[in-house]
Amino acid sequence: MRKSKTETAETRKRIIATAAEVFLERGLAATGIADVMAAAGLTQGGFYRHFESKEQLIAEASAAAFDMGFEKISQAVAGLPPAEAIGRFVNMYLFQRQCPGAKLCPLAHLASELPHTDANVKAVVDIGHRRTVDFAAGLLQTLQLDDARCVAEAIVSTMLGAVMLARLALTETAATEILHSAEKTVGLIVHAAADQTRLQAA
Amino acid sequence: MRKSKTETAETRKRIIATAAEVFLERGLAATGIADVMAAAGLTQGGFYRHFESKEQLIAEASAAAFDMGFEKISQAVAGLPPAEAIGRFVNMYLFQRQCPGAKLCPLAHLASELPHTDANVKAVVDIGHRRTVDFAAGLLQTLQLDDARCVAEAIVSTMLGAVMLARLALTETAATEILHSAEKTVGLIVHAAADQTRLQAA
DNA sequence: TGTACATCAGTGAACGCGCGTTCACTGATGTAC
DNA sequence: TGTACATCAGTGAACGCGCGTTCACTGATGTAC
Repeated sequence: MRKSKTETAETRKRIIATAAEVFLERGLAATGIADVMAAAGLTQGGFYRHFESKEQLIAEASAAAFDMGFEKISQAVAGLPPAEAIGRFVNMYLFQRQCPGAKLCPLAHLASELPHTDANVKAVVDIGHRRTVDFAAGLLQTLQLDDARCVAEAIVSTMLGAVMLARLALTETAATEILHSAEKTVGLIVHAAADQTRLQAA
Repeated sequence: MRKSKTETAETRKRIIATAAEVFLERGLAATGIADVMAAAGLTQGGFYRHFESKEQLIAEASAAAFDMGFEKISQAVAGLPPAEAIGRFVNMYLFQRQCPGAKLCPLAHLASELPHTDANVKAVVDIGHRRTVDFAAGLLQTLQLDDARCVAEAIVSTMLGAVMLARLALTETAATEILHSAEKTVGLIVHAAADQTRLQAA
């Protein structure tokens, strides 16, 4: 049953994409190799033709999840004026659960499991986090903001915390309230930071 | 080797306190019953004299961790004027890693493992989260803030996200930067919200 | 208060299950001649 | 281009380990009389 090179490459990609979904949905420890392979329409035995270990798959799946998230956000934000772009970005990130298709950010779904993974996974996640902060900081800088990086970091923290708390909320109402509070407050932060910049310029 | 009732009660408390530490440190899935019992100076066999299951211990340990955290914060904040109290609260929460003794908040350490626990654990965590938001909202209300609850929710999200991201940061420098950005921005939020309240009153 | 018996906290070993990983095997693909 | 052989993707079963849970046992505590 040997497959052609292109088929093999496609299978590998499919496993990674499937893993990204399943890991974000059910968590790292709770998801077995067999689960991922079954979800990809394969049996567990074939896994080690493509990956050396579960940890390696986690690293690659995380990287892929970040990539897909950034692509979605970039597309949604493309062409928008900076102020609106920030709003759209924040809104998308916060309400990623309700978006059709997949989760946007591995950090928001796996954060407290990641300290127990190996160095490769941590490196991938660190890069993803930096990219997210950079993205936000880039948008803020076009608004002529001082402290763009500091504000961007705080906004990412807020969004991450809110998404995690919303996921834990017992009712949909409570979840939505948390997300709306975060969205509103991020708006407040951006305006306040802009005011402060203007103040210091004067 | 039967123990007296008081000894038994003390042992139970000791297991819970130990579990709170170990679970927050190493995570839920990665910590075994045997680990907790050994850390408490016991063998695993005795565990089921005190608890029905690992999940029950997780629930009780989480509740205990919240209680200890609130006690610490309450003590640290007692007698302070509200503005300073908020600052102290935020600072303590953000820099809980560096504090002597224990972690403050189960949410910040276990968040992404909690969706996979049973209903009891989720209920405990939900109560802990509410208490945290209530605490912040209470302080903000003494500042005469409109929207105290909304702002409080966002502040808690920000702190939670920042603590989790700091834990994942690869260097101590990066971790500290994330925490400082969060602290600074929470200050900004409080001031901005206060300004807005004044504005609307005028 | 003293005695006899039931209770039960804690021990150490074992059970059973799940999961990461390995392995023998199959048969289609790739390659060397 | 055709043929013979090596390669290797995927299968299904098995291995081995760790962990939650159970259990027989011990001996000190609690209790009934």
